[in-house]
Amino acid sequence: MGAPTGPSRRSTSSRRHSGPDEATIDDLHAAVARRLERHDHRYTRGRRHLVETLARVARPVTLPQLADHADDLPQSSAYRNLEILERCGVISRIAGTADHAHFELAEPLVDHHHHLVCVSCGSLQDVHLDEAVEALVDAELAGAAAAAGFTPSHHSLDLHGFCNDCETG
Amino acid sequence: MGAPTGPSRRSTSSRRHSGPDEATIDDLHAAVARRLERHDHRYTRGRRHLVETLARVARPVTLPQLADHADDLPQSSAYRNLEILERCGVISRIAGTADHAHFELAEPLVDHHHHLVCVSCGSLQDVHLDEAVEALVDAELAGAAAAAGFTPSHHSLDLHGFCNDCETG
DNA sequence: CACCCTAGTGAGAATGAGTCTCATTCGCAC
DNA sequence: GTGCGAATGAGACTCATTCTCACTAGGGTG
Repeated sequence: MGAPTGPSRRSTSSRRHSGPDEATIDDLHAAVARRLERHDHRYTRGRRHLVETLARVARPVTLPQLADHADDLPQSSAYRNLEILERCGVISRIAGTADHAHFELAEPLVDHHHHLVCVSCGSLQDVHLDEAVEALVDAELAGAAAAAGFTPSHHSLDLHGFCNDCETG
Repeated sequence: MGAPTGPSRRSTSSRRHSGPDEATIDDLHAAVARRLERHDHRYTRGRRHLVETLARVARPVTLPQLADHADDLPQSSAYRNLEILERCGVISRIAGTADHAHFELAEPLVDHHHHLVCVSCGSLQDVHLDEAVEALVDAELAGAAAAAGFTPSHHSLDLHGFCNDCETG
């Protein structure tokens, strides 16, 4: 729980927010392919396209935003593939107050992180917290969950407020 | 940020999850009326009905669930009033992966808390964390937000997993 | 009390994000 | 090359939520 050790954590670990370089992209594709295989799914061109675009933008995006960054992205295929990729643990869907859901690469493929959620425009950006704080939160939540008969899998922590654009605009 | 001091925190502070007694219900209505007045809205019968039902169930509920607990709740009015109550800071809307949004009384009117989110059935229940942990999280988030040019207002922390029903069922 | 005048109501229509259908195409195995 | 299940994509469809609009309620004002 929290920050599980994933297959993609090893190479060029210092770069986080800028788009991935070619070596890490290959690693990513390999990791995704493995996950799809495990679920008896093929890693087709369309799915590669989705994963590559998500890796490139490196922030949670909606489907329309995704379509802006990727040419020729048929809606029904995109939604279907996002769902399959989600079930295989490759991406995660973030449902907020915004009318569209946001999608990003799932946690074992990228570092454990949380989100700054703009209550004005609905945009999301990533934040990374200190590991000690994460551990403390996990421990605290685990205790509370046990008391409620709840079996935890992972936590999510959002900070709501105004992004730079909405604050100054 | 976190657990702001609200007008309803004073009386019978030891009861949290069981439905409110008559004294606290009166306090609640008074606090809600004040908030609505401040926004030039009336505290009508339908709105009282909503607030009272939300206080009674004392957990986040969807609109259909709300309708089960409250007779004669016209859909369009319910949605409209929930939106107005949300804008006045009386209730908060929790948009998750479930197909319906969940609604509950907003934070200054109830204690600061977080949610256990069942990834199987989409149900929600409340959890309360240690204040020291909350403070630490807030401090950590505030630092990260400042670095990103983000103006924070409040945080939300969800624990995802399986509720008692879905784990055993 | 009679009259306004605005906020609120609720039934039904409209919206639109997301899902489903189905005929076609792809890609791996043999 | 052939077979066959998985994948594709255009379009129909679903349904939670929002919008419209004619109507009602309720609180000032004279």
